[in-house]
Parts: sequence; C-alpha cells; structure tokens
Amino acid sequence: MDVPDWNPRRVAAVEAALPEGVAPPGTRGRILHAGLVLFAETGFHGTSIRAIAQHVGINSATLYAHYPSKEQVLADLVLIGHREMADRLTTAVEALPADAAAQVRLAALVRAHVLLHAEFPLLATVTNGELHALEPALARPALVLRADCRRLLIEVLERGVKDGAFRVADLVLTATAIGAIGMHVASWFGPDQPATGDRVAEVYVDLALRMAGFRDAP
Amino acid sequence: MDVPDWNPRRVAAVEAALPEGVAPPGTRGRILHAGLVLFAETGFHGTSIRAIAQHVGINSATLYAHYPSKEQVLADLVLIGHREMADRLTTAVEALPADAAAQVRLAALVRAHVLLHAEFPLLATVTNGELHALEPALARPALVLRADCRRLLIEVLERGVKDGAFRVADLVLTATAIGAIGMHVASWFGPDQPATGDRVAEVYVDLALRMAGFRDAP
DNA sequence: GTCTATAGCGGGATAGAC
DNA sequence: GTCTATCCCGCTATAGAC
Repeated sequence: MDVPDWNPRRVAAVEAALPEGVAPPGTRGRILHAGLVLFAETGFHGTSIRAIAQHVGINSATLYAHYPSKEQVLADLVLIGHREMADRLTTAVEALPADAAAQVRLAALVRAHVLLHAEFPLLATVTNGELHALEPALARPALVLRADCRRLLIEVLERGVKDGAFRVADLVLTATAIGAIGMHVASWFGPDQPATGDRVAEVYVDLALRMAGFRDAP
Repeated sequence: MDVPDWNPRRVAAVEAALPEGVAPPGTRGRILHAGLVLFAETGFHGTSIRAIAQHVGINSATLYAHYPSKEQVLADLVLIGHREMADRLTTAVEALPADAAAQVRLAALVRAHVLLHAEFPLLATVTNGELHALEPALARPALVLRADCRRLLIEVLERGVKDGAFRVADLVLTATAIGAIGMHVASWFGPDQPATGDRVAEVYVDLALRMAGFRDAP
C-alpha cells in the first residue's frame, strides 16, 4: 500500500532552492527563502508572518524592515518563478540554429520546462499555485510572462504542423496538455523518487512529441 | 493580448455543482455548496467561517449545528470528490466487455476522467488542491481512493503493453502524465471556453492514446 | 536593522435564549 | 435550528527604544 499515513504534502521535494543570482543578499534573501518553503507547504493564507520570521530566526517585526508586507514576499517569489521560466524557455529555443526542425524545438522547450519544475519544485508550486492570492496589479507582470511562454509553445507546434512534422487535432488543447504535464512534475518530483530529472525530461519529451503527432519513421 | 487585468481566478468555471445525490438536504447541503465555491476561489485558509455563513445567508454560529468544524466541511468535499472519481472510473472500465481491447479501456478511462473535471471543476480544484489542509486522519480515505484510481490506470496501460497495443518508455511516468492532463482541465475549463466538455474529452483521449504509443494502423 | 511591546482587527468556536 | 453575544486567540502591521 503506497498511501502514506503521514500528512499529505503539497510538494514531495524538500530542498528549497531558488535559481542562482535571483535571491537578495542577507536577511532579505533568507526571508524570501523562508517564504518559499512555507508558502509551498501551507499556502499564502496558511502561512503567518510570525512563522516566516521564526523560520529565519528573526523577530516578526524585523521582517518589515525588508518587505512592506507578506503579499510582497509572495509577489517577489511569483515574479522570480515566472522570469526563470520565461528566460529558460526563450533561451532553449534561441540557442538552436534558426533552421532547427520543429521536433528539435519542441524537445528543447519541453526539456527546459520539465527540468525547471524538477529543479525548483517549491518555487513552481508557489509560482503556479499561489498566484491567485495576489492583487491583480502584483500578479500582472507574471501573467504577461506566462502568456509569452504559452505563445512560444503554440508557435513551435504551429510551425511543426505547417512543416508537416506534426499532426495535431487541436493546437491550443495540445499546447495546454503539454504545459500541464510539465507543471505537474513539481508536485511529485523529489528525492524519494527513483527517476532523475534528466530521465523524467527524456520521457516527457518523448510524450510531448507523441502528443504533437511526430513520426520519427513515417 | 490575452492577459486579463481582473483578478486571476483559480478556476475559470463559475457554476458550482456537486454530483447528484451527494449533497445533504437543507441547510447542511447549502453550507457544503458555499464551502465548495469559497474553498475553490480562495482556498481553505483563505476562507472564513463567517464568509461561508454569509454566502448561505445564515449566522456563523448556525454552521456549527450542521458541521463540527470548518475542516469537516472540507473533508466532506474532498471525500465526495474522490468518491465520484473512483466511482466513475471504475464504472467506465467495468461497463466494457471483459475482452475489450486496451485502447478501448484507456479511452473510456480518460474520457471519464476528463469529463469529470470539465463537469465539476470547482469540486476537482478543492479535492486536489486543498487536500493538504486536512489532518492525516481526515485525508486518508481520499488518498486510498486516489491510489485505487492510479492503479486502475496503470493496470490498463500494463495490459496494453503486454498485448502489444501500447508502447511506453516508462509505465509510471506515462500514467502520471495522463493523469496530469485530465486534472489540469479543472483549472481552465469553463463557460468562456469555446470547446465543449465532449470535444475536450475527445481530443484528450486521442492525446492519451498517443502517449501510450497506440498505433491505429501499425 | 533588530528588538519589545502593542494596537487593532478578524479568526474559529461556544453559551444560552428562543 | 437559528439567533445574539462573546470568549479567546492569532493575525498583520506599527511605534519607538537601542
């Protein structure tokens, strides 16, 4: 029986990591880090300012010397998460030769997407799962980046269909489903898991190519 | 630009429906209904007892004549959601002839899964997204049902591989990804959406068969 | 920047009248 | 079953000393 009797976690992963160079130095960075862990575990509304402060080892009042509000801590995390995704997906496609085949482009995109979610599952959980707790003005920059990424994927699929490399029943639904399998990785990938991130990416790239109707040997 | 300037919703759907026959009659049922709407929108921790009561049109104290705690309202919803899923998936497979081909079995399973999430997006959002807010003892029955459904899907894939109908790189990862695309439907399907639930199910069944490596004409 | 102390509010839940 | 009234607690955020 693989049903756990301990508290069901929202995220399987325990390591709480942020991409390199994005966390502010000193206490401010440690607050961001604590917010990452706690928001991922119990959500924005389930996490108190006091819990964040305790996790950092400071008084709750000290937090306000670094962030104007709890919401701003979340807003920073959500923006970092979306920026990292947009950067990686854009880079993955732009690193390819301009005449790269559609299946190569899709593979690069899905690989980057899956690896991102396997490498930063907590960040992805907060980024995707707690965005709704933000005021519209704070959420908007992230939503713009998300739309960019979505367009990137749709364009790759569209190009493949035009080239004859792909066959899809519905462009938007297929893109949505390919996005879904990558996002979902964040909820289960972790150290208790036998597969490495690279292996998961490899399998998921294969799945995405199948979903796009790519035939290696037609 | 398709980035909304209104508050990003957690669920696109607005109709708040529970499966027939599962909601208790009278005030107790209306409380459950209000919990469904509010937990889906702002989460368990983001929803107050007073907000639930106001949504029903009763005093907050009256709620305790029907439920012992806010957590029990959530526990009932989570169990209802998981029971409905287990019932539908089991029925979908058992309704088939015993010698039905693997692709037929997988299609029935995915179709039922997608339609469930398209028909009850709020319930699915609460069921899957707020389960972590429950004490282990309250979450356990749902987790057992979830494990049953997972096994059902894996068995169908396994059988197809043995029959030669399917080719998969990794049984568990493929099952996980097929589950992910169905679950994800709850977050975007809604009345603003052009596709019908049936159409989405049709496309997603095709995607799942592709993911399983099924070849219509080998 | 960090602390102690606290304001001011809203939370879950209960008591007891009707 | 539903209400009014309230308890008690924890919440976000601020004031002001060091």
